[in-house]
Amino acid sequence: MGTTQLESAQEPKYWHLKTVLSEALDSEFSVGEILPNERDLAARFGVARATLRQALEQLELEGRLQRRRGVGTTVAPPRVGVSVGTTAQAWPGAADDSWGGLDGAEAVPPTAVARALGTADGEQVHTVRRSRIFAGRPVAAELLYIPAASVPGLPAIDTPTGALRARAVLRELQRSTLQGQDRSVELGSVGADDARELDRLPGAPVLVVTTRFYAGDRTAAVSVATYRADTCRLTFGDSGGVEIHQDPERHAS
Amino acid sequence: MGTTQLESAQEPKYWHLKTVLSEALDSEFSVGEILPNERDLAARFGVARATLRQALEQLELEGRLQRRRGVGTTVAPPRVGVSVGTTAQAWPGAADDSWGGLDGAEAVPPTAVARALGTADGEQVHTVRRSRIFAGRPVAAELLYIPAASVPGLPAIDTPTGALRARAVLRELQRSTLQGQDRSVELGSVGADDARELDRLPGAPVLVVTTRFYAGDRTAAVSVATYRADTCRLTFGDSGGVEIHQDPERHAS
DNA sequence: AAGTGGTCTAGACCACCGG
DNA sequence: CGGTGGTCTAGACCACTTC
Repeated sequence: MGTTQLESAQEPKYWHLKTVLSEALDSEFSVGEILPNERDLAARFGVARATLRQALEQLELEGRLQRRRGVGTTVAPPRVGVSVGTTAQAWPGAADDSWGGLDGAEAVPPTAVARALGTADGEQVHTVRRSRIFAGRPVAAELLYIPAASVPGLPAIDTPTGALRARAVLRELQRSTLQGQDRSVELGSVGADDARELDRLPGAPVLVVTTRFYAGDRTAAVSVATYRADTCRLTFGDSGGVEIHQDPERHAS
Repeated sequence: MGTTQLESAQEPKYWHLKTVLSEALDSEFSVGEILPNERDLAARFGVARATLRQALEQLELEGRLQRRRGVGTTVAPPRVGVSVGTTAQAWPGAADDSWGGLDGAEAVPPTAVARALGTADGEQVHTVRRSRIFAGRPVAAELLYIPAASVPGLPAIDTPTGALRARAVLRELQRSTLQGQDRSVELGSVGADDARELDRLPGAPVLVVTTRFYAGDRTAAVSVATYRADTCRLTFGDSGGVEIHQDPERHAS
């Protein structure tokens, strides 16, 4: 029995469902409100739960919904505009309170990073982990790689790991003259490690921002930051910038 | 790629499967090679097809695989680094051969865009559609909004739509002095319209780059570009930049 | 026509959260 | 404990591409 027969040509059910739900979210729900549970929703629309879930997944990907196991599905607030521009915010070691959870250590970087840093394969570098907080919520997890050559004046460190060590490395890095940076953004999925830090399940989509800091013709440090793709909009504005809150789906018609 | 029996606490099957497949891709397959079909793969790993598909979806999201209905699943080439920096490439109207498929028209922009442009609600603006080509493949679809005030010297246009009209608008826009731009990047899913242009199915993940061009304190134009998230890595380098080809999954261990 | 990935179903059980 | 979303199954049919 075809429910709505006139329309849809051969549009997939989950796609049509997503559209219907999206419109309902705009008109009948407010931010933070809890939706009916998946089994009820599926029954109401006359589809299998898996199909309903496919629609919800899309909406979550677009930042419209937030789902939490054991709790329910809620209407998500608009995406947060997070600056990753050439601001003091993003500069490692700069005075800055939007980053937290500092932790330092020493480790062998992935070969791709080692090549960019110009370090020998298997050579240890300083690493600093930190997480970016916005409105009380973690939005990003960053891993900085700093070769020993970039922090020549680093005093003897007695703590092998921890926030103290991280702060010492950052302080010393800041003293060296960072002259510029290359950045790239791509889609990734969060690993088990960062997942906990970002309060998401493994596999959740993230925007991976890879930054190469250079001083002279040398790469002074490499940062790999993973931003929650569902809640973040990365802004690269040179100035404050006007907000253009666009629905991430559909751009023409 | 045998059925390794490593115990995994309570790691989901699809997650473990993804890891196994990922390693197999690195060691036993080369770019462009076709994988066995989903039914065979599922049988080989002793899981349901839906579970196998969940793993493949993740790998496709990370740009490791490419799936085409009616054809099969192939190993994807590394992501393409697409420059969206302050280069002549990205400047609308600049001499530039990486954009194609020009089409111009006049339309009422979405309210969010209209607010940024400072045009009245319901006021028509010039629009230019174009698609970005890289290595023969479409990687992005862009929609430019240009208010009439930004192209005062625009000659009378007899063609209501088409490439000619688009070129005329871009040429005139280029004559005005664009002074800067704000940019933001977020995750979205491609609509039915752009999907065809990007050779993807509707709902495929895209990186939505919203750019506001301004001249003086006025917004001269707004561009909404959707890049294929599976095949693209957006680069913002001020210089050419060193390639850091990082596996988009897992960044620490 | 044969083979591929894409959609959909109707169930089941599990992990997590709250009272 | 009950309710939520997360995982998984074993099937079915469809849309598309290729031969």
